[in-house]
Amino acid sequence: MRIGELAELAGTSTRALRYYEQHGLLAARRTSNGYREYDESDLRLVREIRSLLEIGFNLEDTRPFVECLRSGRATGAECPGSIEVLGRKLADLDGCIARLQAVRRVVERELAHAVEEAAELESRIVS
Amino acid sequence: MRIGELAELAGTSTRALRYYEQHGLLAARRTSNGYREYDESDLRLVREIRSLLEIGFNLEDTRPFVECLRSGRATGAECPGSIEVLGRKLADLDGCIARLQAVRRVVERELAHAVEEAAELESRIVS
DNA sequence: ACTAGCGTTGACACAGGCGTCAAGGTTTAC
DNA sequence: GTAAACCTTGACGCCTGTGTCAACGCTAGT
Repeated sequence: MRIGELAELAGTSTRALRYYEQHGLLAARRTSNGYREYDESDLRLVREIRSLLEIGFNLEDTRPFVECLRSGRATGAECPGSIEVLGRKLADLDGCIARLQAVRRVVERELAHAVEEAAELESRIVS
Repeated sequence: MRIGELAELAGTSTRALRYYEQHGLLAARRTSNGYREYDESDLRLVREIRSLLEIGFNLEDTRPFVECLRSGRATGAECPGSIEVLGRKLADLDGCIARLQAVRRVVERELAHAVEEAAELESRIVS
């Protein structure tokens, strides 16, 4: 299949597919007229990339998964490189969540305080 | 005080201060030679901006706080605009935390599954 | 008078994953 | 034969808060 069809099937754009190729994640054969030619295995690669990007991985992080799939494995996650990325991401997520929760507490406290102050101002105006 | 001193006291750079001014968050008087001249109230403004940026607010979000302080209030948070931003941010944070926790569960499951698969592969090689 | 260290404005650079346009070649359908 | 709908590469734009450099002016100390 050609790039437009692959993009459609994978739910993305031709621009994105060329971008992945430019970064070594996708390799296309070329037909005699220079058009890129893809098959089902490429569709699986792109779907793997897309689903990882969707949950917040960056392109570089998807590389081990792509290579894992290309090496013939059934899933992209079962290779050491992928497992390492997953572990790192889990730790990243925990750190990120903890930071956001700390910020949430700060904002919540600030909000409660501000509302209180504002109410006090209001009551002084009314009285 | 001049811009370098203010930057130092506020723990930021002259570049950042000029940027805030460019976006209408900071207004400097000018001395006869064209130098910006600041006072203590400007320092408080900059500190407010910095602390909000640090917890993940963007510059636009700091505007109500700055205007609140400039209107003579004791804190930047006690004006309606600031309170509204705080409320929005709290909701944003909740949404963000929930999404990250959902992603965390996905990654955790994926990781457990991948490790299991890898172990199975390993055992098959050993046996 | 000269240097060091401040200040001024203007402008480019970055990160990341594309969107989008330009200028052209190919193929297909009518 | 020509228009529509593909494809190609190349390159700029975006967004955000600065870092950094250029080229220049002011001021203080020696």
